[in-house]
Amino acid sequence: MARPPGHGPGYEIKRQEIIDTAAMLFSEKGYAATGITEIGDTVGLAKGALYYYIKSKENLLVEIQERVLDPLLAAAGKIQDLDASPVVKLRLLSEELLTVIFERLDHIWVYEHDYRQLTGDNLTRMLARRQEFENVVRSLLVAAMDEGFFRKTNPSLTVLQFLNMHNHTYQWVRPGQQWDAKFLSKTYCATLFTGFADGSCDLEAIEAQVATFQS
Amino acid sequence: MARPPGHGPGYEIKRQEIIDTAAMLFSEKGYAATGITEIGDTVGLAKGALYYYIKSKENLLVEIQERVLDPLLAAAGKIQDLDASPVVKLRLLSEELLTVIFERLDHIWVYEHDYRQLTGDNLTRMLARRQEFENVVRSLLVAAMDEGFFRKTNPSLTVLQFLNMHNHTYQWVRPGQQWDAKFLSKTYCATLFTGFADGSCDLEAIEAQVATFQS
DNA sequence: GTCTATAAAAAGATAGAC
DNA sequence: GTCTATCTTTTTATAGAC
Repeated sequence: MARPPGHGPGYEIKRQEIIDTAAMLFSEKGYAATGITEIGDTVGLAKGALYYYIKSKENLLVEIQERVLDPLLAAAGKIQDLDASPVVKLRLLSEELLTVIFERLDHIWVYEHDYRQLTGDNLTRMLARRQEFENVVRSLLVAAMDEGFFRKTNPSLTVLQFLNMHNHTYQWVRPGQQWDAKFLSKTYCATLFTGFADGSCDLEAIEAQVATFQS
Repeated sequence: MARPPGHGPGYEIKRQEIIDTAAMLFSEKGYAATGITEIGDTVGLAKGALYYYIKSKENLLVEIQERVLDPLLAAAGKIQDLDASPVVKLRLLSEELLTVIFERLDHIWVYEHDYRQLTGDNLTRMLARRQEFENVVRSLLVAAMDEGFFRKTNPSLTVLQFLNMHNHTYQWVRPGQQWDAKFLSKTYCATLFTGFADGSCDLEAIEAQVATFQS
């Protein structure tokens, strides 16, 4: 992030453009199958010039992961601090997650497929941040059980069902067609909340409260 | 499958062993990031000997995809022909899908991540077979709506929810620990069927019928 | 800031000795 | 049936001219 001293203001702009390009190519062909030369060609730079902007190929992968995790964890933190019921928070978190998936679909492909190619500290740090996000989901699901919205079931398995449903969306979704993040979130949560519910679940009341936080 | 004439009976056995090894390595490091030399080293053969058994690296990928799709489509065909309600069939198909995921976890990693690296006809054929499986799921979900088990909703989105829930399981499941395919299938279907249901959904009655087909 | 040239290693695949 | 040697291409990354 911090740009090395001695570079002009255009440096960081071009750097971000290179990461954009890398994310696009990695998502299409996979990280390992994409060459540095190909990134250079696409962005219009020879290899030598490219390395003026990037540290290494792996570093590009790190930055792509951060572009996914940064907004996700920021949103999770804000939602946790709201004065709302856990089901409303889950519905808001669901929509944020799907929004990130819609807005950075190519990044998500790389995020889901190539994170295991990170090495050493890069891998460790990234896995810890992923866990952080999962912990937020878990705490909200447990709160929903404690407050009687959901049946008491194994929290781990409930987290995984919630995440399965959302995190596989990147495989087939086409932003701009048919459905948007809000609609998918409403649909997923309707299915999940009813399935998790203890008796019945007033979906309309949840949506009404969600709207007050989004206006 | 058909072994070239002029080879002994050990030929096919070793060939299958090589595919096993490739699936393991591809699942750990990714298809593109795994070298032919590495496969040879792991299986105990030099490159020259390895190519005595395989046609090309891509061909290994094709065979791994087939090892997933063959049992999946065979099971789907059998289940479709059963004399049972669509929800029972869905529950049986769910368990078969999860069974394949449990039994061939390394294959599933490759199946989910690296299928896009297939080229030409290999890619076309494989995508068609995937579609075939999805069509079976869709027809069962539509039948469940028509017969009043589920609310009438967009069939495409219902298929995708069903598949999201199941197909993301490979990311975190550890066979032999905690849960097995049957338990996960019961849990997923309980959530999904209740969420999809038109009014209420007699989960116990479904499980009782499922048991009659599995004894 | 961008280029060409080059290094140094590794890739997939083949030929031919044994 | 397995090996070594080789071919050809490509890889990530650097050096140094402009």
